[in-house]
Amino acid sequence: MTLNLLHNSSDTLFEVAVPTPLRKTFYYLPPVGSSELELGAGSRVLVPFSGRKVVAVVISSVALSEAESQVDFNKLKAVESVIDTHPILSPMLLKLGLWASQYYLHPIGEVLIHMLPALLRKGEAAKASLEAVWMLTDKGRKVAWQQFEKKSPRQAELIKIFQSHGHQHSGLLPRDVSALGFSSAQTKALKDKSLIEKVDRRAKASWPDSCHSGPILNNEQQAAVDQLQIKMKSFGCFLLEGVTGSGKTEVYLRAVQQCLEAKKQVLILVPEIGLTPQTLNRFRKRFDHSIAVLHSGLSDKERLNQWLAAKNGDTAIVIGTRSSVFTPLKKPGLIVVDEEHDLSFKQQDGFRYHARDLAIKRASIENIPVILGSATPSLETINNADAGRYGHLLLKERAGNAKAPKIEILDLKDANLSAGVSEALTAEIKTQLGQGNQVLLFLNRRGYAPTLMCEHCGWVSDCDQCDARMTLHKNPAKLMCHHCGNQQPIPHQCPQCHSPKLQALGMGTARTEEQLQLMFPDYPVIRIDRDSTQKQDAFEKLLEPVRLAKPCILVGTQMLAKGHHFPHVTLAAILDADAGLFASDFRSVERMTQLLTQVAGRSGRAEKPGKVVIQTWHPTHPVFNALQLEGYGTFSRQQLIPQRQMANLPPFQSMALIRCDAKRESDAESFLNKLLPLLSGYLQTTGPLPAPLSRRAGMFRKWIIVQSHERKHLLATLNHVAKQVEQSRINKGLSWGIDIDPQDFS
DNA sequence: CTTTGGTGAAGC
DNA sequence: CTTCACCAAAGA
Repeated sequence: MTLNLLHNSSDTLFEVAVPTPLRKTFYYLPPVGSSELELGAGSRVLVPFSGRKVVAVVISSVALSEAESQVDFNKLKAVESVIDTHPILSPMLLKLGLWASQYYLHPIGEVLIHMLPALLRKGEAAKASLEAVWMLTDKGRKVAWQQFEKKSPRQAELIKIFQSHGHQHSGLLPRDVSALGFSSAQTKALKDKSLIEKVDRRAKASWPDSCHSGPILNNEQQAAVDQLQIKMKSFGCFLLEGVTGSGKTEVYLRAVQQCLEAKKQVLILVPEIGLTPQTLNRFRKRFDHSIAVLHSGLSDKERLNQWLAAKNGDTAIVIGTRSSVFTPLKKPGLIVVDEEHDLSFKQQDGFRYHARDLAIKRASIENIPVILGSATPSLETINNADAGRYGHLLLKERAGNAKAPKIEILDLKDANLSAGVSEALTAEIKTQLGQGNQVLLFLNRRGYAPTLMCEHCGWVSDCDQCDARMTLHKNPAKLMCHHCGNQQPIPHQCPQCHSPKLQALGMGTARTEEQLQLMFPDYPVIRIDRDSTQKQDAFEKLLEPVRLAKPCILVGTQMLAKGHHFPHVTLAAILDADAGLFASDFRSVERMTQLLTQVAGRSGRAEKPGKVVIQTWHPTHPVFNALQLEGYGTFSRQQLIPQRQMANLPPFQSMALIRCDAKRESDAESFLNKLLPLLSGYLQTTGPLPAPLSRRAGMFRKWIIVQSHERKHLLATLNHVAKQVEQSRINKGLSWGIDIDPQDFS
């Protein structure tokens, strides 16, 4: 027995996950002076580690004798202090974390710390802090703001905002009030008049017994709800496959309602840009329950409060993006993954988990149902549903009287383009606008033009950090690389031959907007992309005329294709459908079909019939024909899935990438080559290959594709590889990682 | 004889 | 990844 143990009479050790890239756990003695303390799994502790103190999570307690083979007792240190007296991660979430760590081959400590909100990672106490909001009092709700207009116009203004803004639900944070340009004195004046009061937002937890009733369901919706109803008490995975406009949300709402009536919480996962005020309002209107919305705009403190509220069961509904899958729930009852095919559910760096798959795993651990909803499900999910592994709820009809839009393929050859729009399409736009309708044009390329070129010598605006062109932007006027963020002023003459004849090559959304405005001066042209919607609320402001049903032209990137309903759009056009057609990614056809279907779904929602025009240089490509005749569901089942099977690709094989980035191309290559011998056996390997964008932000990017019929072989081998790399240290000076079930090959 | 920087090993 | 120990080269 060693010195350490003489000082510490306990016969228990704690197995602890420390946030470090090492793929192992560490053992610690109980904190000094509290040897008998029962330290629960899932609690945070502060431990000395590699010369500093870090926040770590207890995984289990083990008898000293059991750990004998694992640790050198001379090196054992004691837990510095205990942060949580009650586990911060429930046994279920801990189980999920352990599973994810093994499945995604990501270090356990980093996985567990990733599951916590930022403040808890830093060791902050798991206590909700007071979060005061200003709310109207009864008096304030009834008072007429006009009566203050003369004497104190600013106060009148503020009252007006309160009255139009929050109803009874959300108050205004002091931060919001000052952001709107009001002083604290003005706020105080209203308070002194007892028109507003400070309320602790946390105190608003509400669980009414009933929900507001919804519309009458059509037969398909009713059938879906009925099918779910009998399965709500235990684990089950359901695919809700419903064409755009078929009323998926209403089915979610019914399932949510059922869950809430059983006094259980609901977790709803949405894509990054899918969390629209529209969707949110539907939930708020239907349920008076407290809803936590976890979006990127929250401060660390707000996020922690929401997290704790969900954990304490004070929040009935949690809506959030990818990372919300880890939100603790006191009484979980249902998980919904909306737009389950969306790429944003897969984390693209570090801990590369897929939130949809973790949601399914979590549901099975918690023994609750999970609903995956989409108009265009991923092939993986379709395959699982068709194989009977998931329940399948199908909505084939559009709700109301809306009819499926007619799809027209337009050959770009000899089409006489202006603003990237063919003559035929221009005529169609004119007709629709003339009839008072709205038009949506989809172009998946933001900026003004994708390239700047010298007419004289052929110089093009290459990015010096990436294997890509720099995009021309006009507002602000810059050359920007969309891959690494590199920015440069626009040259007035060619940097190579000094000719002043520089030409913008190709069309981006900004240029299309500019030229369309010239072609249709009488109608507003509204551009929706990452650049035009950067500011808070910009999106809703831009869309205001669209909601008012005025004839207008919408130009935008995929932001337009997702989540938003445009009931007055009668024509949706894809200006350049070819971009995704011949990409190297084996999922590119699936992706493009999904995108085209989603864009098409924006058109013809209400009573007006919709029309879809697809401009392409390859009108004979089978994708288009299939879309016209069959639609996404049939096309993917009859063509895409069989193709995957024949080509031995996911979902028929498990796939992983071993990635490596390095300053020198040869370093990345030789690192990966060293791994190849470890990958023999049941696996099939391809590479090392350069990634499609082989140089990005100054780094050369290479990978090996690894495939196997048996997932367990893939995981076992890659686990071995990871261990070897860790021990051998051949990874020094370069960054590498394993991506299980890779989604995006770029 | 100290300072600095680079390298390698370990982390409980 | 972070820290630490160690050693060699550079500086005073």
